[in-house]
Amino acid sequence: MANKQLRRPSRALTQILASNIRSLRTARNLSQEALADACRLHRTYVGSVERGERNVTLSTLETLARALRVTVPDLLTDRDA
Amino acid sequence: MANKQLRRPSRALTQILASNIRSLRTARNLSQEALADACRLHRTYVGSVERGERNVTLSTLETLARALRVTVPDLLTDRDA
DNA sequence: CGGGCGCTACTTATAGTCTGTAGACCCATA
DNA sequence: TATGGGTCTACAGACTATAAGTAGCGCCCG
Repeated sequence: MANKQLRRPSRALTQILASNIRSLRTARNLSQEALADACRLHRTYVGSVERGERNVTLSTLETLARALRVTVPDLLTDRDA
Repeated sequence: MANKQLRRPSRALTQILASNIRSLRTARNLSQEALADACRLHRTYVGSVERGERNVTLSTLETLARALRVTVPDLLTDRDA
């Protein structure tokens, strides 16, 4: 088992998260920086999450959900489907 | 404000995750080790997740959800409510 | 000019791996 | 009484891979 596989979430899932965050944020007229402050995260970090580049942890999901006033499952649910 | 707060998910959320995983796993007659193998995670690690001790990442949520044949939002949704 | 965002590079904190010990519980055979 | 073998789980460290978090540059656009 030399297989030290890199674990990444599927593109589908990160994209759902990314677009949900972005649409909820803009719907609340927040800049990335304002959202970052509300979460006590860094602006470049939320930017990268919105670009779907991150494998976030549960705690980050929770703080983002709280700042956007939705639940964690909401944040991960595709609204188109 | 030297407030370098430790980031942990809320107890409520980890408990929901923990009990969902445990009940789904036992409903499928899997041991922790069998579930871990199915996810390519370590047995001690899924044990600690089931005890609500972990701040899992999105990729881990996804592999667990896949192995248990539910969606990620399902895994994080309280079924009592 | 100034606000907002993409992106790179970087350090620090922690998610996740792995080995090992121990206890609870089940069945046997005696 | 046991005792031995099997399965399952909790827990303790120590290690490795990667998420969290920061600084700084460039671009766009009003």
